[in-house]
Amino acid sequence: MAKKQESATVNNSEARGSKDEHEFLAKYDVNKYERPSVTTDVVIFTVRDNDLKVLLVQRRDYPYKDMWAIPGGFVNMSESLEAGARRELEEETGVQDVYMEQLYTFGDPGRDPRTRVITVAYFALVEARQVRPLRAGSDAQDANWFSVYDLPPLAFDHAKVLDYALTRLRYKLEYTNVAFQLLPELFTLTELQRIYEIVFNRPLDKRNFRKKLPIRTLEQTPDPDKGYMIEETDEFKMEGSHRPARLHRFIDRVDRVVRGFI
Amino acid sequence: MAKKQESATVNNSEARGSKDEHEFLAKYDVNKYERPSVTTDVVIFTVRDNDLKVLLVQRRDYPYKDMWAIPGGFVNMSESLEAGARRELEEETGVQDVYMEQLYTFGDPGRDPRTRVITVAYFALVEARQVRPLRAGSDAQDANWFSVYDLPPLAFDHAKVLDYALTRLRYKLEYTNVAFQLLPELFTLTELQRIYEIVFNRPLDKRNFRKKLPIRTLEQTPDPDKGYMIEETDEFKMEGSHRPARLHRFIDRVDRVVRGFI
DNA sequence: AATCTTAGTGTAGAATAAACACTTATAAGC
DNA sequence: GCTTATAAGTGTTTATTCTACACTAAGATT
Repeated sequence: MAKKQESATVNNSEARGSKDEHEFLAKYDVNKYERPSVTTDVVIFTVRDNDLKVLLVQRRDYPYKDMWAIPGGFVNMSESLEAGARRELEEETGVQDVYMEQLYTFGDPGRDPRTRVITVAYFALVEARQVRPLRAGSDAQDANWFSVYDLPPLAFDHAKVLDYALTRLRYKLEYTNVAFQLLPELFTLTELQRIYEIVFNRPLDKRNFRKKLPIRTLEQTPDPDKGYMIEETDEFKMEGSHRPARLHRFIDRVDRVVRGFI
Repeated sequence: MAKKQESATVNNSEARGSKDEHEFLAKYDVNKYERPSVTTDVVIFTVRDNDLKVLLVQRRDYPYKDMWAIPGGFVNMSESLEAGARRELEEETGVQDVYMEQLYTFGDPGRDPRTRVITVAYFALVEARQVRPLRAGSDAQDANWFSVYDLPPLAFDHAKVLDYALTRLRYKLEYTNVAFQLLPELFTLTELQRIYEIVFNRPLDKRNFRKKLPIRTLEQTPDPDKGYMIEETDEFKMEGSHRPARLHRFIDRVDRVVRGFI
């Protein structure tokens, strides 16, 4: 199939650029069809204070004035959908290079009373410590983190969007290693387990949890990549009056699919 | 969370309808932002002649005139995205009530040379026998089924869309029972297995395959729903010079998630 | 030295997955 | 009507994975 795609590309550039085509495109009327507005919204998750939080903004204007909403905005004509979503994300949190993926596109007529609005929703995972203090944006009078388990009433169909995002997040955590997006570079295994417990909202067995993690230990003769995803470091977290916990690191900070990771 | 959503709905209707809001909406300028075009495309799969096929249309006009493309069209302002996709699907195939789900939204600038086009892609599964003979639509000079393993060069970024759809289809088959969408009401277990083999493009073990299927047999005392998904019928397919195969039926033709179905 | 707290570790039994070959029922050919 | 050809149908053994479960270790505080 990869081969087919290549040949398609070659063929495309042959087909385009002909005289006929130029004439056709010159005549093409971009206003032939009435167009909906397109926005990107970003469901931004973080884990903080032993809780799964989502970033919401309080609307300054109608419709749904004063209500809380998922941050988002109109797509610029020249930027990709993902770039638009990243722009929103950075405006709100100040962080760059975070994990983001497209979630779903919501486009029912009537979901915005002003006009037909189609919203391409994304979800993002940010590490709590990287986020700068929140400030209100141009269209928001306030911005704040809310526990996903204790949400205010939301504007538009955003309760549905958030529900969808939470389902997807759990799903992703189950079979990929995106959890590391929610942790600093060095972390203890207990901290990693807490991420899973908070997101899934249920306790996990410590021994079973650790057994599933593909950890490269320090002594171990480094088996020619036996699928390790986490490596021990020689550092420890000395904190609290108890045995120190060894710090670990994700080997490559690239999200990878791992079947039945947890 | 469900509870929160309800309260959100109640609160919304309170917040809306105020005098302030009506004034605001009256002033709202729907042309404030330049808007992209939005289309829905539908990747329509079927299994026929021992092969996984996808429906493509040959473009009548520029851009990409004469090339093959995934069927689709502009979204009407008053219809939902899914309704638009279903309309396209029905125009092409004549079938209704088929399985369809949103796939992904493609919106890179430049993917259509005419203007910014954002495409919400869907994928659909149709039973081969229900599809009427294909006919070209208004913007297509031809329509045809192609093996996904032997595709022509495709217009726009449709090779990418199709690739994405195929990945999703395989994924769905693995952990849901959507396969029945590709079969008639009554089917043999070998036919069901063939669907999986064709989509995954690899042979499966007959005995292991059958063991995983939650089948309610005829004699069996009907265990108060032990998760049966398929039931035996007392009919057989008498065809070919060999032992007849028992016909089966999906118990409820509703798509359901079944972890590790195959 | 005793106490408190979290870190860290193994095993046995159950469930699931994978590999593998022969018998059965019909139609066709003789 | 006997033989042959073809796909249908069916169990067991082994390896792997999942689950439940409890004690020792290391440091801080008193």
